[in-house]
Amino acid sequence: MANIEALFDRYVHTVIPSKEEAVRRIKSSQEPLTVYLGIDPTGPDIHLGHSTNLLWLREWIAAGQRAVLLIGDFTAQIGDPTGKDAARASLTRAQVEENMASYLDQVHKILAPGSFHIAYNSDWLSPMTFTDVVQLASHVTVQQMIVRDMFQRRLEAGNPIHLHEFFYPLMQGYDSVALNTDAEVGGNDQFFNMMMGRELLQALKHKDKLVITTKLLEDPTTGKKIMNKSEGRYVSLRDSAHDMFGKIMAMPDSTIIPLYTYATAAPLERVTEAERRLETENPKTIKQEVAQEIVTLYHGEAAAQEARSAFESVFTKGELPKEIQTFTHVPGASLSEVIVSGFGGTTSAAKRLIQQGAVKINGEKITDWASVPQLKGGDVIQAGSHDFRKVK
RNA sequence: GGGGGUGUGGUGGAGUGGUCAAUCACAACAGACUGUAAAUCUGUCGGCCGAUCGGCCUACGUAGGUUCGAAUCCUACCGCCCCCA
Repeated sequence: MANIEALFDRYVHTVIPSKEEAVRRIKSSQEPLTVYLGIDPTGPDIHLGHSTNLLWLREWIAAGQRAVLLIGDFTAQIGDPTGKDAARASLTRAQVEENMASYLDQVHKILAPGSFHIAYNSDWLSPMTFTDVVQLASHVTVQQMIVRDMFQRRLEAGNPIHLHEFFYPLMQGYDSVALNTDAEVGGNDQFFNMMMGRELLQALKHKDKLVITTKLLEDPTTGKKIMNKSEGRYVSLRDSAHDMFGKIMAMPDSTIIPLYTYATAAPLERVTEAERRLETENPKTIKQEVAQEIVTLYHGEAAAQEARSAFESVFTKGELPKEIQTFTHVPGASLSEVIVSGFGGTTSAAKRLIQQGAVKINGEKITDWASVPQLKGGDVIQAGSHDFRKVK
């Protein structure tokens, strides 16, 4: 059996009640322990921030324990208030189902299909009656709910807190009860919800579950999350090898080590080594290494290597990318119209780009948006530093 | 039930009758620089049209009204916040 102690070192932030207790329980149990990870299919993407949980789960499974992936198909329709200062819009059933399918595909990139179980919380949350809900709610006080910093913030700012947002932790907590689980894992931002589950499980089944929180991907210099879904800045596990590589390279240098540590499975010695190398070497080299490591995880070694050399040729050496999206050129169209049909966006935006000198045709800068370029198949249009289109 | 507030662009937040497509900050985008970035500097940042200049349309919770003219005044409605009951 794998080293149980090491299980709580790398990706883990906190263990409740304690790491020692968790280790003790695993070792003393005849049966494998069950841990679950809950994810709400609220969007089509799982991002690198979630991958920490999955990587940890992979180790847990390798250590001979049981894992359940809990798909929050019910809770996704309510919306989690965590980290948000405004209530989130609810999703329709159809959206949720679409996202669910996409999630599983992404999870399978890290956890082998069949190595874990899958559960859906609509199985037990849907059939609950109002009576059930009231009874469940009686275990929790309003004071307990509003101590959450995010609720506090809204209270102070005078922003609305909708009553149904209180149900979210309750429902998520009930998942623990329904699964009758030994442990739950989740990002550190889910601490409150997970503790709610711990309390409910204690109250209803007198069971004491472990709460394992994982480290969040944060930029140590700013303290901000590296993956920010609401701002649209994140690396999706479904991104192509090229996109993934490029996005990682575009991250601030200060995020190199967090990414290396929490978003890859590379041996820790390599990470410490990288930390040392950062002091003397060009950080670019190390970031490339991390990017390659991450891309390999999702696309395999060959694709990662390819993405790396493509990146080097385009950005470092300024060459054209090998594969460029094509578009159909309408003869006689002005340059601004060409940009709109090739890259999308509004006419005004296209004109701006052109006037700012961001547009090149076959490497030649053109600043007159009204000019009518004579384009032929294979001509390459560039808008901005890394956006290329080819004439079909 | 009563009273007092408030609602502006992706966000925060100015603006209280014309010079407002709306100060400013953040975010975003482009350019320079670079190591791909970050930081910094410069520019852009509702849409559409016309060669810089300019013109038109849409927009300041919703619907009406007053006015030559309204984000700004009035009325109703809707949402939200606070206080009293």
